[in-house]
Amino acid sequence: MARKRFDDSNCSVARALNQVGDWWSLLIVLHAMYGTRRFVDFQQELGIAKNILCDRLARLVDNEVLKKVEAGEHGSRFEYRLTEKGRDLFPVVIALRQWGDKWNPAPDEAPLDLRDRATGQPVQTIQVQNAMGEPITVRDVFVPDARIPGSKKDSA
Amino acid sequence: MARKRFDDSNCSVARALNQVGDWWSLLIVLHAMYGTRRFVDFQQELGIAKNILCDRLARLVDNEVLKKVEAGEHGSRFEYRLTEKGRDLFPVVIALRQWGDKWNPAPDEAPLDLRDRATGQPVQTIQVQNAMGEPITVRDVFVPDARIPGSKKDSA
DNA sequence: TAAATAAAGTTGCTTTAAGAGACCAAATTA
DNA sequence: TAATTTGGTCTCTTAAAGCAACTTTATTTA
Repeated sequence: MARKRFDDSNCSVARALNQVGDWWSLLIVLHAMYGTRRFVDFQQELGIAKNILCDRLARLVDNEVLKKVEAGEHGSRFEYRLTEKGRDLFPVVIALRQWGDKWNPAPDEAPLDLRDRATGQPVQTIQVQNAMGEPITVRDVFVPDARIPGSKKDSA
Repeated sequence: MARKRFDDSNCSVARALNQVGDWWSLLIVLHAMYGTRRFVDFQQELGIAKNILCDRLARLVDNEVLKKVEAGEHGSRFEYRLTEKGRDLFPVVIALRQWGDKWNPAPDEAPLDLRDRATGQPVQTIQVQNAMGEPITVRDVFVPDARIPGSKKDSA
């Protein structure tokens, strides 16, 4: 039925999920990061229905994750390009990718080897760090004034 | 229709989204990180229908993101607790939260102030780093052998 | 110049999942 | 023993996903 929306939620995670938290949106952003820009390419790479792709692209453009620009080659053509807001999803995508690689590795295939252009070295494992740059887990954090929406506790 | 599933995808992002990429799963994990453990609490905090919550909890348990443990108080009681795999979603949640705070700030409310227990200081902004610990963006990365599933290019 | 092709949608129909709310069973407490 | 609490299940309605066919505009190709 109708997926609930969280536009007005006071939780920024819920608001973020409202924009890119459905099945396709993040995959579209991912492929845009790979360099995909055209409607037909998204469609073929993702195997997504055209009407759904239309809808998702339009919503991503509405939310300023993508921008639609004319690219006058061949038939009527457009390109969908990441905005700064869209590129800023890079840590989210990388965190998801690393989680997937760690906990659900492909049985046959090695994880994607992402490297930094400047050093030629693999990208580091993404982690949450404290002010001193030390990695921390969910057990290390707390909310000062216990102002957690709908809950009373502070960590797991 | 049926939301497509990606169990067998050779893309680890797709596989990750298959486990936590629907509207509710990540929010459930988020609240579990806040300390929520019981069915009724999830239900009230999230405002989710009970049958959907049942389904999502069962799936998260199947995928070993949560574990269901008996906690014999009151009526028949269980607790849903994060596994290590579930706690490992911390960077994903934090990355999403920070993206939401940056690009869709709540008009009235300050972003959630997450702090590190050890230092009392706020948690750092999460970022992708190269081997030297320098922050990098999506434009700085490439895939050595151009082995990108379904695509030909390497970055946006 | 006409026909064929391609890109980007749109429309209609079918299937599936989400949501609301009623109902239910086991253990607890009063 | 009766009322509650917890954690579900069942049914029904509605909305969204998927498929396939059709449209439109522009661009090649014949």
